[in-house]
Amino acid sequence: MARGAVDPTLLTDLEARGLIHDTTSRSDLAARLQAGPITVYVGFDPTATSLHAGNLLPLLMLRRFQDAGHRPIALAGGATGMVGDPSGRSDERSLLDDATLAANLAGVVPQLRQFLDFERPDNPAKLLDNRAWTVGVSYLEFLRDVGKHVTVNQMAAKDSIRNRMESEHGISYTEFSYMLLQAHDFYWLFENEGCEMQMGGSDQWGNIVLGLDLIRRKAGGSGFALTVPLLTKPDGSKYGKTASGDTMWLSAAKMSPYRFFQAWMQTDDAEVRRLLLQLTLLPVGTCEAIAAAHLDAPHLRDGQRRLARELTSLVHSPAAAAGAEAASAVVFGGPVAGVAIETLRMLAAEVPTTVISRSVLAEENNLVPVLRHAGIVASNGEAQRLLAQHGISLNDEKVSAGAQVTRDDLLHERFCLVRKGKKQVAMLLFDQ
RNA sequence: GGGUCGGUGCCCGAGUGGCCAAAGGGAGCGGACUGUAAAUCCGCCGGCAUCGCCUACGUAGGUUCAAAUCCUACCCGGCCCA
Repeated sequence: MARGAVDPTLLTDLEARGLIHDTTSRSDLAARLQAGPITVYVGFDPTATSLHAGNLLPLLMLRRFQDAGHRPIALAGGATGMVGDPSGRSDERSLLDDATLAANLAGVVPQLRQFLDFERPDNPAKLLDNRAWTVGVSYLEFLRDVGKHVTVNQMAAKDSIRNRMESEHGISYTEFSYMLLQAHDFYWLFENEGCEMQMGGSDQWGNIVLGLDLIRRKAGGSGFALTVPLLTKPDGSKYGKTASGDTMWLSAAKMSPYRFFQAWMQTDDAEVRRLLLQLTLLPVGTCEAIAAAHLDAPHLRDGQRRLARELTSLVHSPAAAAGAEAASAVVFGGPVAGVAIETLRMLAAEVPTTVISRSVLAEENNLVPVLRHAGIVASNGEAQRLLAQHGISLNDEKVSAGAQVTRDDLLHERFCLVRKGKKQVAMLLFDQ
C-alpha cells in the first residue's frame, strides 16, 4: 500500500461481515475514509487481569482499520476503570482499588499490544491510558470544562442511564458520571491525537455520541461513531463464556490454548459463518466458502475447526493452535497410537493426569486400583461396572474385567491414555 | 409461646414394624445410534473381600427377635393461632 493510502473497500468489507451496527452519517463516514487515514480509538476498561473473548470483536476492529491504512489507538481505561461503566449492567459495579487496577492494567496492556502493530511506519498503533489526562484534572475544572456542556436531560435520556434509573436499585452518581469521562476522553483524543472516530459495542452508542456532542460544543469539530453488534449466542446470552459458563480469557494463564481452542470447536453450527466473518481476518470470500462447505457436511465440524484454529493462532500463536488441534484430535476420537510425545505432554497438562509408580506394572489385577488412584472411578464397584459395560479403554483398546496395565500399554514408555466412555479422558503418567 | 403438619439416598418423592439399600421420577454414568449437537432405545446408579457383611431414612436415646416405620427428648422447616 502506498504511503498514506487507504483501502477503499474497508467500509463495504465491514458491512459484508456484519460488523456495523450503527454509524453516524454513513455517507460522510464513507467519504472521510476514502479521503485518507483517519485516527480511530476503542476503549478497554481493565476490569480483570485479562481481556476475554467479548473484547475480540472491538479489538479486531482496530486491527482491521490499521490493516486498511488507518491509525488505531487502543485506550486502556486506567481512569474509567476506576468508575465503572453502567452500560449494559443492571447493577452497580464494585469499585476497583489502585492495586487491583494496576494489576489489571499490567495484564491487559500487553494483550492490547499484541493485536496491533506499533512499528508500522505510516500508521503505527498507539496505546494510551486515559489516566494520563484525567488524574490531574480537579473536580471543579471538570465541572466547568466538561459538565457545563452537557445537560442532565441529555444524559438521562440515554438508554444505559434510563434503564438503571428505572430499576429498583437506581444508579450511583459515580456511574452516572462515567459517560462524561468517556466523552471527555474522546474530546481529549480529538484535540491532542487528531482522533476523529470512536468505535465500541452497540451498548456504547450513547456514550460515544455524547463525546461527539462535546467535540462539537467545545472544539467546534465533528467526528464519527461506529458501533459493532454485541455478540450474542443463539440463546441470547453474551459471548465470552463457554457452554459451561467459564469466561473465555485471552490470557494463556487463565485459559489454556487447548481449552480456548475447544471452546470455539463447540460453536453452534448456526454461528459458524457469522463468527468466521466477524472474528477472523480471513477474506470474506474465504469465510463464505468455509461456511458453505460446512453447511454441506456439518458433522465434520470443519467450520468450527477453522474458526478455532484462526482464533487460537491470533490470540496465542500458530504453534499453540496446531498443538491444541493435535491434542483435540486425540481426545475426540483420533487414534492415540503413534502420537508425538509433545502432544501427549500437552494432553497431560489438559486432562486429569495422575503420576503412577512404575512398580504397579508388575502387580496382578492392577487395573481397578489404578483407575481408583487416578480418580477415574469413585469406587471399586464403579470400576467393575464400567469394565463389565465396556466403558473403559486403554489407548483406545476396550478392556474387560481382569485386565492389567502392562509395559505394553505405555506410549513413549511413560504415557497411557484412559478413556471412560467417550467423553472423559485421563492420562496415566508412569514415573521413570 | 400454643396448635398442627413435616424432615427419606445428588434432587424431587413413595413407603407407616419384618418380603427395604428403600417404589417412581429427575439428574448422573455406561452402551447402541451420532457430528465434541439433539432425540431415542438398553443397562447401571451407597460401600466392601458381591449369594454375605457394613453404612444409610433430621439428631440422641429407648421398646422389639426385628424399626425409615412405634416411644421419649432435642434440633430444623411449613402452615394456623397468639
